[in-house]
Amino acid sequence: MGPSPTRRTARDLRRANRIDVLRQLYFGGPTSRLEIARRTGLSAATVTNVVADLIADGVAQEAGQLMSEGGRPAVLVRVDPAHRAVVGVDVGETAVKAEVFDLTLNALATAELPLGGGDLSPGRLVALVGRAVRQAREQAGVEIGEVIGAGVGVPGTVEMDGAGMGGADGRRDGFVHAPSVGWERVRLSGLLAAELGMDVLVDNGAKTMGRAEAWFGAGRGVRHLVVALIGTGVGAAVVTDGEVYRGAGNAAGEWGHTTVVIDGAPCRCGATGCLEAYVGAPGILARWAIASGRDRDWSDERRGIEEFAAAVGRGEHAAVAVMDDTARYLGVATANLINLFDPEKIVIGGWAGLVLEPYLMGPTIEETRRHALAPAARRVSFERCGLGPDAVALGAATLIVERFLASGGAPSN
Amino acid sequence: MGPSPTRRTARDLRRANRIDVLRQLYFGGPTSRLEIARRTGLSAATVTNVVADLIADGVAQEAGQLMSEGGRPAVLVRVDPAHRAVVGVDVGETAVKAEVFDLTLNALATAELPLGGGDLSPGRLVALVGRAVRQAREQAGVEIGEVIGAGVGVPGTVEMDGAGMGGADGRRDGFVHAPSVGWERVRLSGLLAAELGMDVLVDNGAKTMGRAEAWFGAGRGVRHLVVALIGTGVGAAVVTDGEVYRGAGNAAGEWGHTTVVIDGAPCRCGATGCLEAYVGAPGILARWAIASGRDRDWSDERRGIEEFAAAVGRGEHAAVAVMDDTARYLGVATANLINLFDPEKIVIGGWAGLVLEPYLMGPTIEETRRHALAPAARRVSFERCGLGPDAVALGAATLIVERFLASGGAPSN
DNA sequence: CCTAGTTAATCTAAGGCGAAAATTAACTGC
DNA sequence: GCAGTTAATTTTCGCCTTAGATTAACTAGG
Repeated sequence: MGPSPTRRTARDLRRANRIDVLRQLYFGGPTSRLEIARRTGLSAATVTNVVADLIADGVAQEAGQLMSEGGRPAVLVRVDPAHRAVVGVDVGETAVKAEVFDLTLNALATAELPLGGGDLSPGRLVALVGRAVRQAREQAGVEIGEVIGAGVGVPGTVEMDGAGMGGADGRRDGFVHAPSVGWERVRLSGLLAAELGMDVLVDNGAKTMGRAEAWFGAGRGVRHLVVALIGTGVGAAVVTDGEVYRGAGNAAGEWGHTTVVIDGAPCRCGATGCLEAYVGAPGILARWAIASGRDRDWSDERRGIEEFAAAVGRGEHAAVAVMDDTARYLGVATANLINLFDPEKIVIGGWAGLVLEPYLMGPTIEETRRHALAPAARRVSFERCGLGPDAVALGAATLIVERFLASGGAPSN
Repeated sequence: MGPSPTRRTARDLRRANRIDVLRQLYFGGPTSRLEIARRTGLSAATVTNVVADLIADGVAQEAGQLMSEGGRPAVLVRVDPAHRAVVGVDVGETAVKAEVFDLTLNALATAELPLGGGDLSPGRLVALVGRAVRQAREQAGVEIGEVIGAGVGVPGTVEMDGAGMGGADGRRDGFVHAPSVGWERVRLSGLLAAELGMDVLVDNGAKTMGRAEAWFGAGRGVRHLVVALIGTGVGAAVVTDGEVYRGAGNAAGEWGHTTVVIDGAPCRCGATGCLEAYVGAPGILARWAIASGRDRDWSDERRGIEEFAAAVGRGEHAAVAVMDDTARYLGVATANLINLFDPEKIVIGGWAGLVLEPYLMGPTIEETRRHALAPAARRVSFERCGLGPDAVALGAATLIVERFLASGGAPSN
């Protein structure tokens, strides 16, 4: 409610308009100057000036012309993809993947390194990420100086103290908690920045995936959406006005640990009755084991879920019953999301979610509509996630690009 | 992700600074010009100019001096409370309350009219609100021309189509749904604007109450909070960055209809197992009736809840057991709120919530901490609502004031 | 009483910015 | 080859903020 911290002097006005123009170029693709003027509401003269600055700084470039419609043909302007590069890192449960992108987030090169067994100390992870990023960078032929920064998606929660957390101003940074590997308040971004020699922004992997969907996937052009991710764990990224909802300390959206059954099954988080305990991959497999009376060994969860999906496809009673229950739990939990967040769209993703989606989507939607209030339920649509389960690195890279855009293309460089 | 629609030309810069200064004056109370400069980051010269404008327009006024600390004494500037008046209306389940406030939202006069029985057509309600507002206005001695507008809080849901819904730009308007009285898509704001002869903004009563708490109650200075309201119905207002979270169509925050028990008790919304069915006043009384084996007549819910509270106070077994269960349901549902929204603070309100709070707060918090994830649960604090159950009209009035502030004090008038 | 010191507020350039209007550029179509 | 049209740039102009100087209003100490 206090005064907004942006835009005071006339110089900031210029910067704000530069940001508007740059955003339009980035998300609107190649555009003529006059079209930019129409879309941003700025005058053609201002757009000319701002675009000239952007081109002089190397951020934008002219790219072809539009056919004339009876007058001077429009010259298209776009962001120069080769101006700078961006790194995205996906720290998964079993491997680290580093990806180098151009400025428009086309992938240039990828490197994946297994985590291996044993203790995962921050130091070992940092070294591993460093190796992966270096490999990818060399493969892409990108010098370190060309890289704006690296976004990193991690499986743990990334806590940020509310103060300097805001989105666009870029001071996003926090502590990583990952109880499964014994991490507590690890300042990963600092360690990685030193190792990589570039700016680093760290966020939760589910949230970066949500960002990727919002920018390039099923969420394009949608202001309010929820990306529901079902894998080993269960999570959600709530996107509001194009930004991931973070709450006071970036712990919002922990959908997997909302309670669906009071005094229900124990969850690895320590509580009972969490959604994750029922519809996370281990939860589904455990219920299938009980229902089918067979105690199989699922050391490989992914194969387990695929077998389960196949069993459902064959119409095996036990598997179908387990799937029905899964849809009911998911439907109730999804209805809660709708009642609380009122999104326009729900995107289903996560590796298990994608495997099971053909059998899961329909019944889940039905159950959802039974539990969500009418106006919101009527409005919402469901969609399969558009980018596949590998979008964590891409989403992490968007963190860097967003900061780049919010700075107006780092005019100070 | 598109370009922001505000601030283009140098003239808008002035308006933006005017808004900043006005906001500082409104929320920061009487302030010297130099202090305003420090807090807004503007130069002293600009503040002098802007404040001169505000005083010339009658929005602000000088109000006393600060003792000198060795130099020229600082002259305090504040918003002139008498510059304009604001109306707030609380359309309740049994009565309509109209309240006239000065610009700083001190109450000047109140008028309450019972709804009476029988059919509540939009026309009858509009006429009733008109009478109440006129009464309050006359009692306060306020001419219609002095009133900026009227904010109205209604018990139903107020649907807004995402498009022109944004907060600060003021075009907030929507359709009222109130199934209990047979209303569907009623454009109440238009009808009321015609009846009252002033601008009208309508919103859900729980949401306006949340606004009141955020501005003047337990949520002052807190960026992320949830106001949980327990009365006949159960609802929540989620406040993020000082603004009520609305989602795509203003249907967010329907906490009362999140499912806490799968295949649970039927709710008046048509679904089953809703939180409201358990911890709304009728739900509590129904459970008490079953537990105590006595089927009493609770035509007056409020008396019923008071009797129930007394029974708990006396330690009656059945009542205590029902209260324990209530706390468990509430705790689970509150933990879900925390996991999804990660607020700094949870404010408990609503008439039933306030009556039961002495017995309810402790156990609910305990149960909440059992179910919420550690980082968020550690951060959150609980508080009893600070304004009492009558804050709906006040919160509705803040809708109008917010628009006034966002316009920079309507300089075009 | 008077003067130096201090803080508040205002006044006075000076420079930057964007909008509107005029101008130039680059086409099409007859 | 000339009118018509659309795109982009240049020119002119008014507005805004800031920095710095100035004025205002006080305190404190001799």
